[in-house]
Amino acid sequence: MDENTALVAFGALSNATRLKIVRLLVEAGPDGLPAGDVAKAAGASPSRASFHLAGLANAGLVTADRQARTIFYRVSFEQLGALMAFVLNDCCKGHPIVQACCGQATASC
Amino acid sequence: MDENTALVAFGALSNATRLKIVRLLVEAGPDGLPAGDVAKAAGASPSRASFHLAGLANAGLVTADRQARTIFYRVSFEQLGALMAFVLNDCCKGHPIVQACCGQATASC
DNA sequence: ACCTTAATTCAAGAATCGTTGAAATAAAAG
DNA sequence: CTTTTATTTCAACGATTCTTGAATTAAGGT
Repeated sequence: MDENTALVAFGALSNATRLKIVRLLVEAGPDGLPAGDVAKAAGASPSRASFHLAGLANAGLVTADRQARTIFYRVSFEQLGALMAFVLNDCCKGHPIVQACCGQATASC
Repeated sequence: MDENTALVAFGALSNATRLKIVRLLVEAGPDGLPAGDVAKAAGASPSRASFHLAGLANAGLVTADRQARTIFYRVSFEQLGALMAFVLNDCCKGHPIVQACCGQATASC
């Protein structure tokens, strides 16, 4: 992941509505969720949800595909993983403290 | 790490100058760098560097301590690690693809 | 064709963020 | 106590982002 992509991704994750959407899509699993369901579950108007989904898609953190009239959004674990790798390896030079936090959930983080 | 802290941290990392500062401080090692050196190395005016350092400090991503007239800034690997853990465990529920990206630098991320 | 549902786009205004340069604080030295 | 150095704070302005509601595109059913 290049730096500019990381900057856009960080920006995308820095908003409460968008972070909530990411979590919803993580919960939703591999089939994803229709935009309308995302809006409802996030407590946002359709246009607001669409705006934020577009931001996440622009950052590569979610993908969209249309099935008939409904557009399904899915989270991109690959891109989230790439962002993690960017922080760990590019930013932190693989620093052991940061590395340790990514091990088991039992780590002291 | 709670959600709000994570939001602030993501916002802090979403700016090119601030990300550059984080990298400088990672390079600088445990002694950190004086604010003036950060400004010079980042190619920013003192007030601009101070503004961005304050943003990073507010997010807990850097710490400051004064030694005589100069203020040394250090990166907080703990907070960066906590942010990684937040993404991995809170947001992604420990999803294996994300987990894999945090392993060795040889991972396919 | 017409209607309905799903979602996006647009425009306007509000809110937040970033930059600049000048002024203020902090600490030490002469 | 004045000066110098290090850094922050402040105010103004420009730029970006967010929200809202109305209009628009997209797709399918009647």
